[in-house]
Amino acid sequence: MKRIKIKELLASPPVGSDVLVKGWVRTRRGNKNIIFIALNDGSTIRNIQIVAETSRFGEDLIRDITTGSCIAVTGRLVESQGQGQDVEIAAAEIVIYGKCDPETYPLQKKGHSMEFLREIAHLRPRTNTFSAVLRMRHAMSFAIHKYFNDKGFYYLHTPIVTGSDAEGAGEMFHVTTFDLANVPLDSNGNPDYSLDFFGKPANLTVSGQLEGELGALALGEIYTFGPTFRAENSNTPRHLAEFWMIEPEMAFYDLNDNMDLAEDFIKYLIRYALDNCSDDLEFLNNMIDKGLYERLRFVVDNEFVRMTYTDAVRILESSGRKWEYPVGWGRDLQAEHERFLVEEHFRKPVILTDYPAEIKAFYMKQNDDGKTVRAMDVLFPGIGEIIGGSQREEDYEKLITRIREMGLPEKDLWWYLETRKFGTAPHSGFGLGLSRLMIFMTGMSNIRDVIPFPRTPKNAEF
RNA sequence: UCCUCAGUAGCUCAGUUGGUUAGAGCGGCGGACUGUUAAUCCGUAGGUCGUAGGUUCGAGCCCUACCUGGGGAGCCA
Repeated sequence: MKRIKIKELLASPPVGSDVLVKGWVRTRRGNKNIIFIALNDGSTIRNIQIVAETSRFGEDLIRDITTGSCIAVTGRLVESQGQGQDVEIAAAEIVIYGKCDPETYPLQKKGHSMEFLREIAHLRPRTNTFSAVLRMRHAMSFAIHKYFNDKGFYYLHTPIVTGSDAEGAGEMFHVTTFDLANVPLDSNGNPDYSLDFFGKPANLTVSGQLEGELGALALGEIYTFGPTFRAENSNTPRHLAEFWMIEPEMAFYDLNDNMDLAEDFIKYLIRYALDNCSDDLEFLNNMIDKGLYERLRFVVDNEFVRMTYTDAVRILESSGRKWEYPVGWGRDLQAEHERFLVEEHFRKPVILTDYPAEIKAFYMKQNDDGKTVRAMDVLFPGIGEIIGGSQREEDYEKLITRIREMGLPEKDLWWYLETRKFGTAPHSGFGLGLSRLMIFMTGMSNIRDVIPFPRTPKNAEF
């Protein structure tokens, strides 16, 4: 008999027919005559109830059906006599694939703390919460590809190993084949990178944006979607050393087009989750965050506020609030300022634009005022900046002047600069952190709990 | 990295002013129950009190350092 997945089984239950299901035992209840098994195969958060009369099966077999064990069950799908489920399987045959010692298996029927589950990341996908989160993470990844594909964007694979540290987006991880206990030195006593694998210093990427721009200036509209790495010593519930990022980059988009895309994109993803992840969302709404549904709908139903940095500073200055960090034009906004705007003043997502050039990256398009650049930050309740982007500076002279002002290594960026020399075009793009999106989509409070195997300072287990 | 809180049974926690033999719930194990729903009921085992020093007649409790984790901040996505 062919195995049927529990998701499929419950979607249109073939009551009266014999079925074969395989999965992991969540709980077992019962007495000496009859036992009830809640079986889960990961295809859905919902379990199928298996009913087994002990007289039909050996005592040894029944004893080995414990929480966490893996079994295959053949039996008739029948309407349930009990409350709580519509159908159940009257077991005719049970095969135990994998026993699970109840004395040492760390997952129990009762709930566990997120901190404890993080220590057993190899087993936590077997919990309701993590299976729901991981299914949703998949759904979001798929929806991201679907959204861009449907819009005619091309998925560009930007490199993970990079020879440039041009963007300065953070500390980088070095990539080398040197024996670190015996690094070849040059005549000045510095590492002789000409002898290293790439013949020059190499790092893990902190962003695919610069290469993404190269793609956009040929293919029109592209997006990247891959892992990035930051060696920052950041210990917060919103930072990872390895995380996934989506970076669309579009030729002929100005900042308004960019904002329109960002807002439409994020609303599409939320709508996709509401339409396709209802079981998992319902579980998360009930067990993790009672306000989850409401918040998702709220974002879908409301236009994002759009305003300039300068106006935002004015609002903050006249708010009458006492700030821990001072507010003033030219200073970067702190978490407390962003939270005030999003969570108290406007009470909806906010896109701030036109930041002072001094606090933004070199590649952002310079405004005519000589002070600000065409940047945009999308601020969300609870997580702060979920998207950061800008229109890019397409003018060669302005760009190279800025690079020199900031003391960046101009010769490492020759390829980036050449796109401004040869058929330059106005273009824009932004970056969205997948895990930050997942925090918002699931109601989870720590970024380490929305990725299967988090990498953080002092932690690369699993 | 800074600030702050915490670390006691497999898990979640209590533990009085420093004082005899460190407790509970859940989970596990044994038993009872003919349909359970985080089943219920009875019984039972389970501890180097994060690590290393120190103070004291005496430390789970006080002091110091370190480790690990949570929250907040910085950096950022």
